[in-house]
Amino acid sequence: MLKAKPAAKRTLSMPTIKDVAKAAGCSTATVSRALANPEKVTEATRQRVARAIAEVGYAPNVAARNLRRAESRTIVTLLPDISNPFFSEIINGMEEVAHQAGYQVLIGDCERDPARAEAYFNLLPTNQADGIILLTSDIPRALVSHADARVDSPLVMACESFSDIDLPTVAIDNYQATAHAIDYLVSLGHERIASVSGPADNPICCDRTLGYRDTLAARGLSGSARVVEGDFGFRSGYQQGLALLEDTVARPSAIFCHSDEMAIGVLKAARQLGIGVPEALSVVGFDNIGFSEYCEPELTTVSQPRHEIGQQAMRMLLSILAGEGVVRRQILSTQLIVRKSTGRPAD
Amino acid sequence: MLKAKPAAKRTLSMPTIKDVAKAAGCSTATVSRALANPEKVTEATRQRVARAIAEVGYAPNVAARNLRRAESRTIVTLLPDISNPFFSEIINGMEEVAHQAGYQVLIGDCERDPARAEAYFNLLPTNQADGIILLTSDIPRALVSHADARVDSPLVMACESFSDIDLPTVAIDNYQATAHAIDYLVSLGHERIASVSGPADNPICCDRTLGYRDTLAARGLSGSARVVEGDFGFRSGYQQGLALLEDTVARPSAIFCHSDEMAIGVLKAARQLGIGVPEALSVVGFDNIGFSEYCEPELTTVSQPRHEIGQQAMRMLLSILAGEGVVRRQILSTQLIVRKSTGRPAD
DNA sequence: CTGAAAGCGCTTACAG
DNA sequence: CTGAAAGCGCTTACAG
Repeated sequence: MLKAKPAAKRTLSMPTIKDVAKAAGCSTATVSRALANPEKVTEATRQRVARAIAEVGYAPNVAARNLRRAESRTIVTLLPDISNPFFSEIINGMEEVAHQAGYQVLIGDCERDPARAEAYFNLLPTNQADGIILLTSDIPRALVSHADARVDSPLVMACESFSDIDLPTVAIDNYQATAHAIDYLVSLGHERIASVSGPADNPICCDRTLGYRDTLAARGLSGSARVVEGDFGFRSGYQQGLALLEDTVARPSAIFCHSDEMAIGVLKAARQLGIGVPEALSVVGFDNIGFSEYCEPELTTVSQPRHEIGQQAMRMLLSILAGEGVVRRQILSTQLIVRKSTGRPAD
Repeated sequence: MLKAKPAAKRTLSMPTIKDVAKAAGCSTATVSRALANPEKVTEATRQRVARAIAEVGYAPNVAARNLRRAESRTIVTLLPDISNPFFSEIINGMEEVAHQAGYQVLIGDCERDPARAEAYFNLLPTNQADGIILLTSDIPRALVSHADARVDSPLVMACESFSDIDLPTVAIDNYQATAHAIDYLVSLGHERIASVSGPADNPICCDRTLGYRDTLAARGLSGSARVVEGDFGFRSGYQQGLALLEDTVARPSAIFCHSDEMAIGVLKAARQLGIGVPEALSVVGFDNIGFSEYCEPELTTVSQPRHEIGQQAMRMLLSILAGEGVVRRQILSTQLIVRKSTGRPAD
């Protein structure tokens, strides 16, 4: 019976572990060990194998290795929208750690489509991915429910969280970060501070809104609290900004936004209405994206340690995969970056 | 001899094709065929297999399939910098086409590091990737030289190109697009038009600079041509903008930039120097990224059909992989989007 | 149309 | 320390 050969590939067939074994005068088992567990092999053998590998130009076939080891060395990160520059630095941090450990990261853009999220989750049971880092909570809960019960679920959340599912998480303290920003505005003299939040059902937005309300309350400013809802994008910030600023009877003197993009949208709305920033309106963003330094005026914003968030989330996931114990909750610190979009209110 | 079992995985062991075969009362070969070549199997068998699959909850093990078929169903796209929002829409286009054809796309952020690019290219011979789409030419040429000789190299360029290596390409006509933008500025009455280019050794920048120079020459404005070099980022646009605008003896009345980010940097420089846009300075960007509508003033820019570029590049690559003939060069059209950053020069 | 069997390229428990 | 051999889960040429 003839060998069932796969369709001819365009790559000339690569040398396999057999070729190396032949060239080194040993078995494939020894080659494999020399590669994976060098300490189990004599120095002399190791060197012969190394020479043979160089000689034949061998590179392991990863599909075969993965099949045998039942792992993929691939981590998927799920995010809501790849075009949001907020995520790129996080991804860089993740890739840095992953590559160093011999893992790849596959970026899964969910685009609020449950089917997409599900497709990416399906990579797990089919051994196409070893773990998932969630940068969004906007996925069907069925995908993650019960995951918290299994200590070794290869799932980590970064930035976001679920209200009722306790996954290992790397994040910032959204409540405190917001409280700090609002305190800053109050200390400047603002008494009418509105907020443009992200989706109201998003847990991090809930935390921020709570921090906002509590801080106003603590300062005796509850009565002026006003929260409108956006979707983190430019346009929604612009639209909600217009709505807020066209209200001439109770126009806010400061607006706190859950994203820089929305803050920049608010800036545009203010410009359009002839409201000067920061003289007549203070605006605070969230995330410190690159553009926040280049808009007019430069944006005061809450900066998250994005690179570090990515690194830590990946480290946490790799620890879980290695079966190591793990601190299930890491809170990294934020920083309020004061630029030109905030100032004392006009009298 | 005992079976050499891979380390216990955290996923309960998934049903395999054997389980389906048993449940359907047929051989694994038949199950495989029912999945891959349903027409080779009777309707009745197909239905029994379908039922069995549902019953046992089977999903094919992709690593095994890939090993056997000697393919990965993974396409890598190499880009210079994932944080540049210009690429996200292109990636969306690529993913759309890829997913539909059962392929994944792996995003390879090269960050100007030759080792990174090489690592991603190494996925090809090791069957971890079936093809590569290059969104950057900033990689070691050794990786792609000779690729043009092999008609079936699984390599496609998008947006960029190499001066001396003729790879299948999807791009825009950078020369024409630039000529059109410069013509527009000239028609407005500008006679001193400077340009902030991307890296001077980048072929697309060369094309744009040529389009810029030729157009000025055709309008008898050669003498005022002035090109400074940036790196596509905000900061370089800001710095070169300052340099250009601080030259009080020959200050340009218009600046054409090879990216929106640089144009936004120029806007900031102008603001800082108290130069009004568009009254005293017109600015044109390139790419039409999301921010370009939200900066002050809104940016006139050259829009590329990014989604379509991504789609076409992926289609081209998949055609090559399928061994189909392919149009090796596709030029998509651009559009000059006139917003608020351009106007007639002051007298 | 269907099945038995080989084989993709690795890894590893066992025996020596 | 090293080798022979089984096996990961598929696919496919061959025979019937």
